[in-house]
Amino acid sequence: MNSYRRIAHLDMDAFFASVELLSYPELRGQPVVVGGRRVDQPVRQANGQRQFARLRDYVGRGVITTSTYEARALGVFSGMGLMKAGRLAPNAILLPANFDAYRDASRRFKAAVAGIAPLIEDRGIDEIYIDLSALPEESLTLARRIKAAVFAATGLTCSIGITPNKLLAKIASDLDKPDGITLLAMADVPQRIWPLPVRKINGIGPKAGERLQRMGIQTVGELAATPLDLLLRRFGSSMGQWLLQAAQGHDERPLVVARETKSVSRESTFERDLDAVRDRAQLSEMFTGLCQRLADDLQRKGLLSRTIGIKLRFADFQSVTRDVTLPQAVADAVAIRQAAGQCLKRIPLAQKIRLLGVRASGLQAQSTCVVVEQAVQAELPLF
DNA sequence: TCTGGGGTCCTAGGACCC
DNA sequence: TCTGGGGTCCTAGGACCC
Repeated sequence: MNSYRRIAHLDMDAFFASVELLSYPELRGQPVVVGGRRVDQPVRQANGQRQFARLRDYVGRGVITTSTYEARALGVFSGMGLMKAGRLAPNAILLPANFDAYRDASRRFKAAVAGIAPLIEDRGIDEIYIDLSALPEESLTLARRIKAAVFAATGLTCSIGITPNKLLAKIASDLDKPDGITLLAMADVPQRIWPLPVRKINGIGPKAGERLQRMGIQTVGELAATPLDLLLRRFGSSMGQWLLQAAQGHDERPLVVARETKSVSRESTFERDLDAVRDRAQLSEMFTGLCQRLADDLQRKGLLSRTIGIKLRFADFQSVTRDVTLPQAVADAVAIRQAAGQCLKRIPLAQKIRLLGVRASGLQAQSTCVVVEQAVQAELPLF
């Protein structure tokens, strides 16, 4: 059907860390990680040189958000606890995250790509899919043009994969990182994709990877050669079928060029685990603060929420959620705090608490709702 | 030495209605 | 007293992704 599709996946190289290197060029070539909540900004000394925090000095519960390729070579990767990373790479530079700068660079690279190919699916701050099917140029020419435009707009490099679908494009963009271009056709799947570990498939995470491993399936090729009925038995109808399709490189998902927000949330992990009784005042204050920030987010986005939920993570890392659907959609902090308080009462608090979060879903635009409310108040006909 | 914060999607059971 | 399916909404948990 879609045999003529040409889909690119573009992934910025070590995005947050690379943005930081634009500000601190003297760190180029060194192991640098970005992360942590209360990491000091670099300080300029009397001799004009900047003093940077080192990974070994970090104390707390933060994790690595991004690391440079030099840091990755020392075994420290995204998601790793900073304390653990500090033992592996004590002398690596630690920089605090600077999300405003990342969002700005993100907007600029996406605008640069849109100037060449406007059909874009946003996949977060540092990656996108691009539909190139309608463009006349060859793939290699396009990839070079896009990379040059991204670099001109941001000073940053990226890696691009161009293939017949999103699944393969995502894998391909990772095959020649950083600053790479990988073009793949369906005919290349056995040679280029099948030797890879199954975890390279977007959608096979730690759990599915583990289960496949226990079945003796390590590579994509081994998965592709697995009988369908076996996968159906182990993973169920939907997942089983998808696993086999994915392993064979098949994927007909269209690009999603516009999406509406389904939920908005705020959460916070405490510096130390808090006791529901002894630390009650502190918990209550943080709870109210989260509700206030959530209300601000909703207002800023022009949204109302009908379902308010909370999340707790206990000291043993078990999480529980509770939510409540209200008769009326809300966006103000007091109403959110009240609904969230109702949810909290339904959770037994036997353990110390590590994390507290508040979530709004069942979203609707404020504008339409305001119109309806005004009509109701004025006793006007709605239609 | 434990493991952030913001999301999406899927599953599954129960309530409730037709 | 016993018997349906189908559809939608609500809630809780879990996997996964960036």
